Amino acid sequence: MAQSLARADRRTNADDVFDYLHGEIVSLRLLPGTRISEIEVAGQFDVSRQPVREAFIRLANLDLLLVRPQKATVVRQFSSEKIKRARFIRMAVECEVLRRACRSASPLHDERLRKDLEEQQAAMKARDVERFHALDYDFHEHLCDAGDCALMFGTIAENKAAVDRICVLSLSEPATMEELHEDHALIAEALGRRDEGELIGAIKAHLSRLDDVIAGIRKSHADFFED
Amino acid sequence: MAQSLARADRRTNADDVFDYLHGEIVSLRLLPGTRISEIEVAGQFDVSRQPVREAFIRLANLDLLLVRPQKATVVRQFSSEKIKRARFIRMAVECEVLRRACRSASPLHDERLRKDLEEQQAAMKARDVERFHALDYDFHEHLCDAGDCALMFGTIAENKAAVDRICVLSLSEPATMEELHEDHALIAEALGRRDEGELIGAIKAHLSRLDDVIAGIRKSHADFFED
DNA sequence: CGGGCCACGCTACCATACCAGATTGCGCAG
DNA sequence: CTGCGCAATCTGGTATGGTAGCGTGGCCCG
Repeated sequence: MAQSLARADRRTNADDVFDYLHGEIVSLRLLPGTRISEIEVAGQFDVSRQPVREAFIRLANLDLLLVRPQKATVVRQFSSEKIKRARFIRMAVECEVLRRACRSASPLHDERLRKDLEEQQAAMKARDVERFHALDYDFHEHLCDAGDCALMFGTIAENKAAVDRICVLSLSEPATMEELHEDHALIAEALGRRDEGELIGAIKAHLSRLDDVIAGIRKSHADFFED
Repeated sequence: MAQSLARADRRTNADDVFDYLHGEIVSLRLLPGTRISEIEVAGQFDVSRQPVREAFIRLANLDLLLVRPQKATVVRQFSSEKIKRARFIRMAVECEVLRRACRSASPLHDERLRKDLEEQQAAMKARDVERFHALDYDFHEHLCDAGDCALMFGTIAENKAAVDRICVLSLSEPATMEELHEDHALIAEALGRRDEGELIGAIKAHLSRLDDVIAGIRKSHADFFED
């Protein structure tokens, strides 16, 4: 699930169509349930149906499109199960990473996290949500570094992103930057003391913040869900 | 990553080609590095190149094929990183499932696991490897049930399968049924006592059995790996 | 005899045309 | 007015032909 964008070698028309549609869908500019036709998209890009078709196939494999032969192709709805699975994996993996971090982290890692917190505070004061969001990912990446599990950050980011994108639908502000920063501070602090119990509690609390948000979206946008 | 085989609606030629190639690749009848051409496969199935192309795209999305525009398509090699990630996810998820099982399991679940162990013993005595293999999956599924995490079994099975398939390359017998059965017994026993510490130790030991096997394959079949 | 260049053949990519199933809406009959 | 049925039209699936990039082998030149 890696070579989605920017395939190693050459860049094809199909890649362009794929990237465009992928962006539209994950950003929710194309909403679940929207009908979408090969011919239509082919017209927009001034290419034949074939590359479009290829892009559709790839998107279908990512569960972003649902193509029904002889009927139509629609933007796929959310799946509560899929969301639950993504959150479970993220939680389980990050917990294990942190358990390891308690044993493998060095003062350099602690220092790195401390700097991250400062930067987060700066973005917070500047009300720069975009920046804070990026720093959020950085922080969790550095947690992986501390746990000597750099290669697991991809997994964490993937599942985090899948959940984050749904939360933009939330009516209420998901969680304030202040709350998230506070969570992060607790995590860094517990890790600094190498206190595994506290650390696991802190990360689970952090990841549980979205419980209510997601439940709310599930209700307020029931028509976007397939189950 | 679900609708691979048996897509909901209609069955197309592309589906046939996909299923066939998928089977050949995961069973290692088609070895990593093997060159494979649209025209060639199209000839075998007596269909045009287009459906074959579709199947290729889908297999490429599963990282089973590597299609290089204007060059050639080859069966993709293994990735040590991917294997590590799969094993980490499996370990992290199953540990979390078992931690929950310590709190949520009922005597019925314990009973179910006890029966599983008996069946495993039967298959063991009959030297029925095939059967034992299936029972292995059942056992882990019932662990998920005990942890009230039925929906996570798919994730565990997926990652377990990805690793198992590579292990058939092992020169030495991966692990005897006796060893695995013993592991399972320890897990069920620790769970029966709701002893979280012992339980986690048991499952980690169980999952670590493949460490040496995989390291061996990495060396003996270095040409099958891309990194 | 050896090295570089070129052309041929291979690949996957793309466009066009046609096919079959499914839907929809119009018209006709009751 | 209503309900049934057929046909036009839309969908994605398939076939085929042509194109462009890349590898390779042969040929020519040094």
